[in-house]
Amino acid sequence: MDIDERKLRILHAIIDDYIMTAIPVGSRTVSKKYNVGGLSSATIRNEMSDLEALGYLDQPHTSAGRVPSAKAYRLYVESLLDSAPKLTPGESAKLRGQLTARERQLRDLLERAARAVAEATGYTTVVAGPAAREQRLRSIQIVPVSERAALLVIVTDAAVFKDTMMRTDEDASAEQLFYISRMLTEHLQGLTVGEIGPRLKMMQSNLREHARVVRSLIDAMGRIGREAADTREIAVGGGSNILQFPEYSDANKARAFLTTLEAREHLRALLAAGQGGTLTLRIGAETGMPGMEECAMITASYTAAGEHPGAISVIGPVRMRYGHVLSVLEFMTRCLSEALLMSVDL
Amino acid sequence: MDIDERKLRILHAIIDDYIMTAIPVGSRTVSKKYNVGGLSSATIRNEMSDLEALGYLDQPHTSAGRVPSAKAYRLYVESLLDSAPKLTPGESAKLRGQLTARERQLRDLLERAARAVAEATGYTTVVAGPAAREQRLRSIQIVPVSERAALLVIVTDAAVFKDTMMRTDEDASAEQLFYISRMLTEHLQGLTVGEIGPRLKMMQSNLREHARVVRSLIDAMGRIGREAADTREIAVGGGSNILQFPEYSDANKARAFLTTLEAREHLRALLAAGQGGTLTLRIGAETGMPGMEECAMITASYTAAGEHPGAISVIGPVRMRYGHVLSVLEFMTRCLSEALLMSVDL
DNA sequence: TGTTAGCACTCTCTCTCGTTGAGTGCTAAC
DNA sequence: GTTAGCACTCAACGAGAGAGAGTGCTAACA
Repeated sequence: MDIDERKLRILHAIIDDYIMTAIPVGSRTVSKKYNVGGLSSATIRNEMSDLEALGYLDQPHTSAGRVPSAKAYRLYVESLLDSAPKLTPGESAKLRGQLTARERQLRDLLERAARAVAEATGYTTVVAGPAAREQRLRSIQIVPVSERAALLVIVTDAAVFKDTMMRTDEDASAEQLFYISRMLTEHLQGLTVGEIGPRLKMMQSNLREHARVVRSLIDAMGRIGREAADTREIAVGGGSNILQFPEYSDANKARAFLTTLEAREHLRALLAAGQGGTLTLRIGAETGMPGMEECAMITASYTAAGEHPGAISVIGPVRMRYGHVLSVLEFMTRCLSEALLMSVDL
Repeated sequence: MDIDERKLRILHAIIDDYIMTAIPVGSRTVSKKYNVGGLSSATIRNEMSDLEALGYLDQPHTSAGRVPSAKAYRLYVESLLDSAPKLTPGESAKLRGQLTARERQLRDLLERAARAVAEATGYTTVVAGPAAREQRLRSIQIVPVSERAALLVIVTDAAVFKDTMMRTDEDASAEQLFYISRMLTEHLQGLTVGEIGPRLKMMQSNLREHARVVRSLIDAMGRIGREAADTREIAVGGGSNILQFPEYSDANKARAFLTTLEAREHLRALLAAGQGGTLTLRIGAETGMPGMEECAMITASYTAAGEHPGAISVIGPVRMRYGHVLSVLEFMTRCLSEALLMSVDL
């Protein structure tokens, strides 16, 4: 037995209905509310029975309607990929509008993006910034703050400005720090953040006169390098959205969900992992996150300057409005890529 | 009729019990579980009736126990202020430990603090940083990023580093920018962030040779000044904690609460307002926040360098463990003040 | 051979209603 | 002033009836 055109139509109708209502769908509903060739409920019933045998439908209990299975959602999403509905001009204008205000920091940009997507879709959204370690240095500058302390500012090609405090010597003047900064920028430009620390060590002998500054610089870069390995900015939007779905009306489930969302480390690991294609769909346990067993998660990746992929994930109940989410993601990944470029080159 | 020693003891017992259980407290419970002079439940009953008449107790319905009123909590907290229980050494060590890792940015520090307090108390915590506008300039630096763009770094006495991108001219060399930065730092040091913009305008004529850079600098400072007026960093911790309380087992209430928490603008306005004393208690509608009508909110303020007050707020159900919260706040405000000083002077 | 009407059956959901039990207020005695 | 006793109240719990939605199966129809 195979899935034919008619079965597909019925399956789509069931999924559409279930996404809207969260109520198991009966044969009568399909026959009356949806245009599937004017078939009677009895015929639909037979087809639904087949679809269940094929693994596309589940039945909560004998006398209830049918509920789409994970397999069904996957088929559904696949069929949407080609014919993804477009955003209306109004929607896309609104989305873009929430980003255009020039952002001071990467984190602000990501946060705005997360909020915008959460608001547009009605689901929880997580946005991960580009992985820090792979970014390439554009400029490095040591800004004196007090006699003993300076701020280390690192500008990369993906618009990430890392600030770290570092010690300086009492005898390092502003001019000296400026000179060192210029030289370092010249010699280190183009290296990834991860490579700077080791390279600095090699240069150490050429910089004898500023030995102490260079030493604490190496310290600081080592710290940044280590942190950068798995540190990427993470922003969350619309966490409370999950509460509007009956799937999460139970306080304990909702709590588990939100607790996971607050533990950024979890999210980081997750988003770092899902770098495979440009679009990933995870359903239920596949999300690998405690408290999200009844969720689906669509992750789309974007790039800054062609490299440094980041990701946007939309997390909601398994019966998600996939069509709408896909179109929002498609639009937003483009916006983010643009915004990242702009933020460096103004 | 007045409240005497015995009534007070009974009232405390009722509050303590209700805080733990969230179940209206009956006379029998008070008589058996708490040491109030071995009185019988009948006597307690009479006293409770008086306490209700005095406005310290409410009765959900005729045949239920009593529930403390807002007035009662207020009395309770007042009595705790003198005899605030101390944190155990273990607790305070743990709290401090969550802050000591040197923080790169103010935001990180506040976020850690919010998390730490949320974890220690089990309630939602909001931490507001020092108001930006009042902070005093220590150093200003223009860091070239590309030919046309530079990063404006401002260091203040409260450890806030504002980064804003600004345009530069193609003909402004790194040396020139450095020179301008030094001069500005010398002339502007000690001014508040709000004052810098106007002063720059006055200096404009002395800096003819760098007219274009100065102009975009004035632009940028104006932007910062405007933003800084009401912008202060806000960090939230333990938002999901609210879900563990039966008061918020209803998904709609929980959602309203969390939505308010996500709208940072709300919080900002609120925390900016509550700058009266060092300690404020707001109960119910006094919080002035939608979705927090069944909450209490204790706000403690801290200072960085003696000025620039910031605030920590703990938000939970009205039956909050005030004693514990007070002691955590007392400790944490001290920690934060210290950490802020350290982060500038290393 | 595919489609449909009819029917018995299943199971959840809701509503009702009595019962239980905690708690109160009042009265009378200590 | 304190306490025992008692009648009364009211939310919470649970059992049971009934409604309603949905199914699977069978038999008839095109």
